[in-house]
Amino acid sequence: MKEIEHGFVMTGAEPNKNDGVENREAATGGLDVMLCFAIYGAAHAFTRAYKPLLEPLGLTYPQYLVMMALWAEDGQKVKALGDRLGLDSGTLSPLLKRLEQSGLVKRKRDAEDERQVKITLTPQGVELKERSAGVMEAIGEATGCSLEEVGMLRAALVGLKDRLEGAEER
Amino acid sequence: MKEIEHGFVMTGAEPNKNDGVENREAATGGLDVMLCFAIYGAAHAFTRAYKPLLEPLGLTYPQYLVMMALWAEDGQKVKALGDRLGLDSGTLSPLLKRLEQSGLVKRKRDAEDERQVKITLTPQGVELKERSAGVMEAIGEATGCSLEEVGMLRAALVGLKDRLEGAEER
DNA sequence: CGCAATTCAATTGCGTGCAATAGATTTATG
DNA sequence: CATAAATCTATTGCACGCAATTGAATTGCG
Repeated sequence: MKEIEHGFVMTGAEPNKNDGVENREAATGGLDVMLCFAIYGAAHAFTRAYKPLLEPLGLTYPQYLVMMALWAEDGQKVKALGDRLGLDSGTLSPLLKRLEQSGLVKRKRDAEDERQVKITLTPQGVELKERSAGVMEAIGEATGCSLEEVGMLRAALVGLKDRLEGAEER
Repeated sequence: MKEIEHGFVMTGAEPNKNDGVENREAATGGLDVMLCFAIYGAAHAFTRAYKPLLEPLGLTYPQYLVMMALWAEDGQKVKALGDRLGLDSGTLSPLLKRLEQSGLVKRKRDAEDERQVKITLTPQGVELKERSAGVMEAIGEATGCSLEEVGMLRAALVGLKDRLEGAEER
């Protein structure tokens, strides 16, 4: 138990602790690593926090995101859902199949364009919206963030995501 | 295409757009949903950004995190790695097996406590640290964040994660 | 019109994440 | 000391997440 305090970048070490590394690149690199690890951890923490709330509804967290997209706009195509959620058909196809087996949505080939599949909420799918009302509230409480904090954090993360995705294409 | 502008919380809709909902809970709920979705998206964006950088090294992103933990402190037990990375044995056991098959680490039962398994870097595992030097730098560039931004974001996310995890246990 | 290129959903394969369980070992308790 | 409780790793099963491929349908181009 002697080497617990070693300044490992992924723990809560302070940004300015750069043991023996003096060039700027390595220092910033350490910070960015900490950032990506913080996001990694926060994302998992969110999923874990949602899990017990969604379990009574019979939904996983990604399924909940899909249902929210459909509650906002019913009858979307798989492609549109994928664009909005950042998921491809390899993820959505089996997920939607499970939602269909749960009786929450219906999948139907579009008559006008047979390539597309339209996802429609069943009455049970619509009804689930009310039953899920408490979920957002509970999560909001668990975050313990002010509205300003949430807004700023969200904006920063969206900007970060856009820059990361923009960098790929160059 | 008439209902594209519907205020769906997961898109870039402004926080103050609360169509017909006047109670505070629902408004904060919407914001928190946007926050968790922003984190979800940013986390995936990070993973995607790392992927092409780590591919030449033969590592996935979680494997890279494990290797970083070992570069910081070699010879850690599986439990210690799990605590640090927030992963359990169900994730780490197969991951470490793959790292061993790649020749980067060795797994050995601890002689003093046969329940524990000690993970040690092979010479190739040690050598990979140098070859991965450019990864952090490239990611740092892709984020396009100032050091202050990164530090603040990271602190906010760590705090958020702690609060979410603390809320579970109550 | 006819054929190539594109678009879209589904499938396959692999690697996480995590709950639940199993198996072995160590520690605690009577 | 013996037995129960706790600890630790591995395994199983399920659900993503994504690259790559397939197959069907549509669009574009000559």
